[in-house]
Amino acid sequence: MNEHDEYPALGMMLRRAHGRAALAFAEELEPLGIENRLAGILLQLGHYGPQSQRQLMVRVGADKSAMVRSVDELEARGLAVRTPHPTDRRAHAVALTPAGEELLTGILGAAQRAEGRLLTCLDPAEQRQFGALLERFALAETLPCDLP
Amino acid sequence: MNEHDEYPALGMMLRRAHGRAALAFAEELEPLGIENRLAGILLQLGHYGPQSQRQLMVRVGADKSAMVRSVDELEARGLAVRTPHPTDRRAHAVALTPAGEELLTGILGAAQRAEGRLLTCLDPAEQRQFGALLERFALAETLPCDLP
DNA sequence: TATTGTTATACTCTATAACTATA
DNA sequence: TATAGTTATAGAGTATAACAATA
Repeated sequence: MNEHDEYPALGMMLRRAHGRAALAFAEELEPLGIENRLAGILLQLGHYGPQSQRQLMVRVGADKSAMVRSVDELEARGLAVRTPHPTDRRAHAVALTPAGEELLTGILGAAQRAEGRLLTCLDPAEQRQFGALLERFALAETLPCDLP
Repeated sequence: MNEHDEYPALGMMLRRAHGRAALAFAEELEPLGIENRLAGILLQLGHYGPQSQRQLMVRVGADKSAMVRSVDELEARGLAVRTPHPTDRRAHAVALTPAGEELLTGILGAAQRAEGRLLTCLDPAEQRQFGALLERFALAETLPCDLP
């Protein structure tokens, strides 16, 4: 047993890091009655505006059928609507409803609180470094699509 | 909308980063016929030696019943065995078999190749920074147990 | 022919609770 | 009383393929 040797740990650390973050977000979102998965979609809609399910799917990293169910749920809760896509009649433009916009402000606050809690283990300079390196790492494979 | 503003992205980036890493590891492990979940346990057994299912569970971040099933699978494949725990008759000491030891060397190689591929987007100094910050972030909540 | 979205299905993971045997 | 492990079960998430409408 090599108690103090290095060993491959990148995958495990990412797994733990993601689990820790998912838990913190879920805790902050819980009073709002919304789950991480749907909140992530609302954040994308708020940031990039109305967009097709395919765009949402790529940005969020889900697959087609999962996105169908998620948008179904958002519609059922009155948080988003499928409107006709302006240029492609196959596609929908998913858009926030007023209720969705309102909830989004709460989600933004919850997300910032969660990030704040998660990052207290790093000082401000380290937080910026970590965020920058993580983003480059996460997006290293170029997105399979023409998205910003 | 706010195309170039910052928005809460830590959770999504961790999700994508983990997904990207899990895929790379799975690809490297595929020729060995072993999945990420079981390979992670074998790595722990190789690094820390025989240990109880509870210790494995905490280190890997799974729960009790999931660990039972994973150890069942490792035993069924002849890669690990449950032996009597030296000091606690309730517990098992899970240990690698010779076949498990042999597979482990392959897993170590596969894991290093996966890490190498994943980290090419960062230069060597950044790789060290990222690894160090990620480890602090991932382990920020103190482990619920007396583990190294 | 390829793409967007939908539906159905199955599989994996996770979470939970009840149970045993030991501590 | 609490802990290590087991079992069973239900739920969430994910992956897959077949299909319709449109490009």
